[in-house]
Amino acid sequence: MNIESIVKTKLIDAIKSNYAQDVELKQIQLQKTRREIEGDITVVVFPFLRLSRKSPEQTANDLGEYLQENIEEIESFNVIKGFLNLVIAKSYWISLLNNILKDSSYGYNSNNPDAKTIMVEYSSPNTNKPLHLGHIRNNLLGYSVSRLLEANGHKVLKVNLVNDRGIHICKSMIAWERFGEGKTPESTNTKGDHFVGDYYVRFDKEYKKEVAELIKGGLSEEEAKKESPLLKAAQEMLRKWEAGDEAVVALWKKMNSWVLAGFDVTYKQMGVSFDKIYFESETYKKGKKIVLKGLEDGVLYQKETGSVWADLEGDGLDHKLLLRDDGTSVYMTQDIGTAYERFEEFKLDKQIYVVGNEQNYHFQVLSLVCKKLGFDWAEKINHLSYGMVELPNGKMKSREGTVVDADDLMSEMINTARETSKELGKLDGYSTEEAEKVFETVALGALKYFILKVDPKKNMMFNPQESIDFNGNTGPFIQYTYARIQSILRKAKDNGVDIKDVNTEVSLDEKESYLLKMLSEFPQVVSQAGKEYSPAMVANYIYDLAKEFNGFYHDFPILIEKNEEILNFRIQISKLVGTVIKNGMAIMGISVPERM
RNA sequence: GGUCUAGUAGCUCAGUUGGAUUAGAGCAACGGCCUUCUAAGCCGUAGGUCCCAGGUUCGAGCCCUGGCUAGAUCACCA
Repeated sequence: MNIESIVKTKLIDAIKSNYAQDVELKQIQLQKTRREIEGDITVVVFPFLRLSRKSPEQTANDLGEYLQENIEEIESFNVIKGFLNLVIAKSYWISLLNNILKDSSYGYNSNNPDAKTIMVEYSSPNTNKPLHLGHIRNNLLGYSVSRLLEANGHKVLKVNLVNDRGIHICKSMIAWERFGEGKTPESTNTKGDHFVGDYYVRFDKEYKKEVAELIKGGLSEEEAKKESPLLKAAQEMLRKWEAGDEAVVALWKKMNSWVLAGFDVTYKQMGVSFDKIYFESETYKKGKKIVLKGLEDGVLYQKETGSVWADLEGDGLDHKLLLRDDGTSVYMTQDIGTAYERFEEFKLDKQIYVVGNEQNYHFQVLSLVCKKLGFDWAEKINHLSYGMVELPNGKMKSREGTVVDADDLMSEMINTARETSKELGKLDGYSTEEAEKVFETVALGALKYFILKVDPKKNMMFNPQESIDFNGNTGPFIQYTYARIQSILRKAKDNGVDIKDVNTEVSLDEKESYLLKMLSEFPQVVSQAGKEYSPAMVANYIYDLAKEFNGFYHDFPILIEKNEEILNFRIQISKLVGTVIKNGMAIMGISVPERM
């Protein structure tokens, strides 16, 4: 039992003993004592005044005396403005340190009694163009939340639902057929997703030309957009694809394989992965049976023209189409079908969709319709809704050329990291290969941290003009702190320092015990972040820890310390900071270098 | 128009289920610190009507109501 729980239970006793009143565990508020005040844990006594019928000061004193008498670890207490500050014995913190030092996966809850099986769907790209910054946020979040849930002891299935069918890919196909001259990614030495994306852009260009011509010929803009022969060709191609036309399917397979090969490279660079990949071409018809069953059961209704709908007015929403007049499925129908299959196949306790907040409505409806259809898993569907990445001049628009390409961004970051590192010249002695590995680690650390430190729910701003920082509240700052620590540990080893358990009587400076307290909070941070699906909480904690460590590092000699007990303590606490940084960064999918 | 989300320093962001009349970081600006363990670091100065107005209570950046501003969404598209 940790010290907070002990204080809470004893506090209940204290109130009973002093005032003959009962309080529930939930009513007790503990908080960290503010740094400039002596103490470790603070009890907020205001809620108890009704029970004590005494002044805040008197109440705090009563409770403080009881707690000090009944809890061994409490050394003393003080009362300021009605806040009861408890001072925990240093030896408590040090033995805590000794315990967690033995645990290399400190912070991770490996035997969670509430472990669940959770599927996280993320990435879900369209196969007509390369990934951009918006996808980066999605991928990093999805991967990181998966790691976070694993850190909380859950079994996680990471899946990707690739949208490989539809009018968009047909547009690229038509453009390639017409203007491609038989070129391939190999023949042009282009990454497959970029190659296909170029034809998607080409389609749009030619399409606009056609529309302009048609308008000149006397059509309205609206008519022209519908009458464009190129668009009609794409629509015809989609029909052929759905009919299984061999030539079309072959072309479709070829172009998709180019794109997917390109995505694999990007995913690998980003460091994300999946346990299973679904393709919409295989799932897009799913859900129809379920919907028809729902119609039979009377929870859905059919219009005269044949289409099937869900009436959600009772939930304050509109009517939602589930099957078209011709009986084909829509997006929603497919999602119902795949969700059903996933819950059946994997016995999921939870399904999380990492999808932008522009689809909030969709997921609200999905959950409601599933509930209407009588599925008990309807409420196990979670939409991890994240905000848009905005540029200074607004949203990214691929047609206006304002997208920040994922591959470009990553390679630019690596270049910057390389330049910076060479300027600082700290990798002397590393082979080119080793050094390149570090540049990549740092570059991706900067990018990932930049994205993940922001609360997922919020929109975030990215300014391509000001490249992502490597100083201050950044990934490299944290990585640097880690590298410093590793340097100390290497030297300690070289010096033959004998590292052992810390003597519980060793005297600590304020900064040292503050660091210790911070370290003890790590598991709670991971747990809280897991509940809220927020890697940002981990990011902010790790940053604060690194910042605090750097202050300590600056003020206190470690290896030069003469007193062996203190030397030992400082090495040990440094080591633990390193472990926590490493474990915390791993949750964000960020690796840490031994040197930088 | 309906629904949802956000608004904290010049800029980018923190601020755990309401808690200490000193609301925090980083960047940018200015000033210090490398003959001592990695200066991608540390310390300091300056910078705020927490969008506005009410309300709830011992106590509000956080909760409620109304307004302002910005964004998203409301297809037989995906």
